[in-house]
Amino acid sequence: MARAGVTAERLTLVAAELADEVGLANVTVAALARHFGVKDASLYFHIKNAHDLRVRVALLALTELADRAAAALAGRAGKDALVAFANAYRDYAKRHPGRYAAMQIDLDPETAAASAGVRHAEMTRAILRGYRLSEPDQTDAVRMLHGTLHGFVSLEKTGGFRHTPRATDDSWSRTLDALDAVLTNWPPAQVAETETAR
Amino acid sequence: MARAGVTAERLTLVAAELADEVGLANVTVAALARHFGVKDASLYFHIKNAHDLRVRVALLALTELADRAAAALAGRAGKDALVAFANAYRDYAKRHPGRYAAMQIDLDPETAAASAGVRHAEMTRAILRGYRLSEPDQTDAVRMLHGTLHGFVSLEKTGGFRHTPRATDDSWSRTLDALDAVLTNWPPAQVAETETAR
DNA sequence: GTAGTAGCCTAGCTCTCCTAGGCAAACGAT
DNA sequence: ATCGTTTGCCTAGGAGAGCTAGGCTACTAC
Repeated sequence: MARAGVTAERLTLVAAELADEVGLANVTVAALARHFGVKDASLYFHIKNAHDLRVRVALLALTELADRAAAALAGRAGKDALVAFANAYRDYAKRHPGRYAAMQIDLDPETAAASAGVRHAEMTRAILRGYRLSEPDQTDAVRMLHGTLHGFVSLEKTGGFRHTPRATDDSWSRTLDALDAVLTNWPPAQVAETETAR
Repeated sequence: MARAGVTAERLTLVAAELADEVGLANVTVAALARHFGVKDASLYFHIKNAHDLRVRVALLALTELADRAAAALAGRAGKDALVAFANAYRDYAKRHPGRYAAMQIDLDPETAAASAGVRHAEMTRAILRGYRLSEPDQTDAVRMLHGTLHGFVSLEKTGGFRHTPRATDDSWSRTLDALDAVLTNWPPAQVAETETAR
């Protein structure tokens, strides 16, 4: 009875690969155990429960993406940085749909604060430094930027753009142009704040 | 043995309400059956399977949202229309998190084509008519707009903005200002198209 | 070498999804 | 009114997922 040598790290990595292949929803404790030639009950020695497993995948993905984004960002500024960051983001989501899906599960505040998610926020702010925005505009721009990237990639993945023939690559490129334009010329606050709700 | 009077419509509606209360993932066939005081097996007379149930919720949500957006859009144009549409979208997502989540599951092409999703696309295009964009810019703008709204709302819901104190309502308002600005002054195509990748 | 811990096991419970086959209530036609 | 026929619900049961309790064994530290 040789030991399989399962660790939480290996478990997480295989779970992430499995997620990319068959979808996050199909990453079950049982499937993972089969993959390691081990009984499912044995995995509970390494992970707390199925949700914990997914959270670990999410944290792995956040770190991986932060690393890639940081690499893409190195030595760039302005629109160049924006495009590099955005492409790293979209690229990762396309290459690793399961991990990207895991990134969307909401972590509890402490976990989120300790995650690589903060690096994402820092990098986004760093990009915006090239556009010379001061608070609170900067926060608003961070949120819009992050939202736009995520929204575009997310809709592209779920086939939301399928109905129109135009290549999504081109729309992506133009969306980045538009983001650059609006960040360069960030509009001043209109009328009253907090007056948006119907 | 009085009959419970279950129909696919009532089933879908209760499932949608349940989804808003306890999350889409917890909308199980068994829970739904309990809600109707009926055995779970009985529901398979009305729905094909659990996935079919979720799809029905998604279609319901798409229709409901399209109705609200259409009402909000009535008699408005330009930025006014943009803001009304966007607020209807965000409002619905906040009020009906479960239904909104259901809207994100990807439908197969035929189902999607027959859904109220096409009304969403039409309305988005209608809004853009006020900004006088011609193809293919219009398609790009539709995608960016849709992506930005979805992305912002989605990140807000999963707590992605939690770490910064600024009110999301204000960021939302400024994001709409920014969208209006960039649509008003849509930047011309930069350099070469399809040159975005890595 | 022996104690303790780490890693895996079996057994077994609950829950969900889903199929097969049965029975009774509602309804339409005679 | 009654006699099918359909419609709506039932029981029974299997497969698979999540998880717990408790036991055995291999490694590790001393």
